[in-house]
Amino acid sequence: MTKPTVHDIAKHAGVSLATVDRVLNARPGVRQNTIAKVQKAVTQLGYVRDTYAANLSRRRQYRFVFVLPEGPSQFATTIKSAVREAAVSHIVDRVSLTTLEVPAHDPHAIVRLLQNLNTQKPDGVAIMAQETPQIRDAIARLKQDGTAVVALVSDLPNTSRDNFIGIDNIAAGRTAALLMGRFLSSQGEILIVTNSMRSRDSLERRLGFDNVIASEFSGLTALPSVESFDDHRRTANIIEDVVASRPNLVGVYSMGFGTGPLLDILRQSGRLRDLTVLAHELTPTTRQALLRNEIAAVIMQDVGHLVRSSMRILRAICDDQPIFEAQERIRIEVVLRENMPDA
Amino acid sequence: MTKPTVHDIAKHAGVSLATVDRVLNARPGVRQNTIAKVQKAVTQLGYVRDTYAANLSRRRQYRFVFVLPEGPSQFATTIKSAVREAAVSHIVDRVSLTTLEVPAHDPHAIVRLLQNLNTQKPDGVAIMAQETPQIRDAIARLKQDGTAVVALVSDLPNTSRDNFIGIDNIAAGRTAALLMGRFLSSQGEILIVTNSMRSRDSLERRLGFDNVIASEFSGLTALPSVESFDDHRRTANIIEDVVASRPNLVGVYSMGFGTGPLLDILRQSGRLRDLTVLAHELTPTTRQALLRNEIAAVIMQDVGHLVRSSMRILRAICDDQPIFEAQERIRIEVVLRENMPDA
DNA sequence: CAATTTTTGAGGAACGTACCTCAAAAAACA
DNA sequence: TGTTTTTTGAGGTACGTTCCTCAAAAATTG
Repeated sequence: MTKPTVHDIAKHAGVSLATVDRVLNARPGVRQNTIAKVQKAVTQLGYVRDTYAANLSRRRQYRFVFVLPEGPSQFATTIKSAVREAAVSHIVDRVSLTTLEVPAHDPHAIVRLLQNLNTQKPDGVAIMAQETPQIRDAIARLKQDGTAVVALVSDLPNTSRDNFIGIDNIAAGRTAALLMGRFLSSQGEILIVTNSMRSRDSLERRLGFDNVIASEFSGLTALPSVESFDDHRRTANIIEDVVASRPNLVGVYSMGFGTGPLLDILRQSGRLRDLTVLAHELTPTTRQALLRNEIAAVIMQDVGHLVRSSMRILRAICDDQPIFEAQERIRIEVVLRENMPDA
Repeated sequence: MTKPTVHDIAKHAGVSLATVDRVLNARPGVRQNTIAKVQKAVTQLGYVRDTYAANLSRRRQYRFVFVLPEGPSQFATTIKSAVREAAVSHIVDRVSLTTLEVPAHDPHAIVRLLQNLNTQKPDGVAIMAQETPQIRDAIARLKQDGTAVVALVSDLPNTSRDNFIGIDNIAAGRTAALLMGRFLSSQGEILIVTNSMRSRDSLERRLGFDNVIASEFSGLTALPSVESFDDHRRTANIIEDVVASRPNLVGVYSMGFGTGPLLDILRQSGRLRDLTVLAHELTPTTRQALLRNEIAAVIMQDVGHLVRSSMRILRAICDDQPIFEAQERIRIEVVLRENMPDA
């Protein structure tokens, strides 16, 4: 009734421990026939390798690197601190974590950095970046060197990344639209703001949002996206214009970073109280705004979960073990003032 | 730079391995002085015990028992299957799980069962039950025998349970009210249905709900709770009465189990489409209803997380190790048609 | 001071796995 | 057939910890 060990399968298969070991670790010099015998014993006894004992024996250390956008974005900061937290508390066993920050909009810098990474051969890399041809190449090279690669937050679907860890942004946009539509019984226009529509996340969110608004809330009109490009002054002007010229504005959807400045502008316009505002990601700013009823809801992904998931998935890829999907699925969370997780 | 081991602290403290071991495992026969020396070395080197190696050495096996209400409740069924799933996939290491089902409303049966448990001395028990004096006693006895005890889903605050794993139900009620208020711009009455107000969860949810409705949505009136007591016929009559006699009914809040029958009744009354319905827990029924736009939103807790958390927390208690709160906090999740996790 | 008790050290075996070496057995070749 | 090559077995050491024994050293007692 106790869990079978390598000794048990050796006995059961009628071979020596050394042979079992050779088969289990795919070492050469074993006849097909014997391999089959061992594998049969493994399945018959339901043997599962004790990875902790194995890692103990081979002194395994997983070296993982998180590549994150540098700069003052509150969301990225949250991720960085989650990585730090994961690094000190040893929730995930035998991993050493490094964080590297790269200029968000300089694909060459990212590539250079990934090249450097290549030389130190980490076991796994989690990358949060926009997809460009250069990045595709760099990831391909990492993979060739046997490094596990996962895309974080933003998927890199046309690369050889092993996995994507984040939410379905089309569904997130649809969720925002559904909330917006249900909160606003009246007719009117919706302002949509993001940092840049060149980012895949914003595109997908917009897609999902429009889809639901168009098909279910005919009274509402989603205005063209306003892109801030991190330029507050310029953005302020545009938004002030929109607010002034559109008396029928009833909602605002902030799809990307920069909800703080946006709220400032709206506050100054004096219209904030009459608008239903939805934003992404729970940050100190959006948290405050929720508490003040300035934002109706925030759509978020649990950043701690994101990071822990990355680590577990990277490790699973390294050991090529199965991923426990149910545990790793990142949820699209809807946060209202009353179900806000504490900081 | 590599992680210190017992050997390192032995060397650093100038004592033998045996002494270090005695100190670390609180075995007797060591002078205060030497204990201090070892502890100093531990903190200086930042030693953390490798629990996997330790468990390997002492062949530790954690035997945990889940005590769950028997019967056809969809929510309890979901938990049971989550436990089963956790038991087969060895996400949490070295634990063997057993599930015991007890009649939900027979405190004596639960107590008898817990007594029996006592004799086999499991390492930890997770209990989902209502608090009664008998249960208080039974839990006290378990604790006395050194068993770790956590309350699942429903807290047992006046017992000696080590921990509660579930959501804050007052906050859940408040969240429901906030959603209801925002979805309903009109005035009207809200029907509130639950299985039994004797359950602490329902009481707390109602409390939170009323609180927010009263203070923020003066146009809305929450009607007295209708208790179904698992008696569909009787409940159908009451609800039909309410629906017929209250033309101003605009919303329904299903606080506990039995959303399926409730929806049937409302469907038959022909009023379902005009009502904003909120319910708890994502089950096949509520999932269907969300897809059909019959339910506006579901408030849920991630059952898989609940179970995995229980296991991790029970283990942490057994080893008296710290609990990583950020990972274990159960979220109050708001699920709309568009952000529904797949089954 | 010796006798007793307490504390400490040295060493080994074990947990389940990995990985190494060397020799023996079996299979394939000539 | 003998020779070469491939496959297998036996045994050991290690990982970091626990837990055991036995003897030696130190502290405490009379």
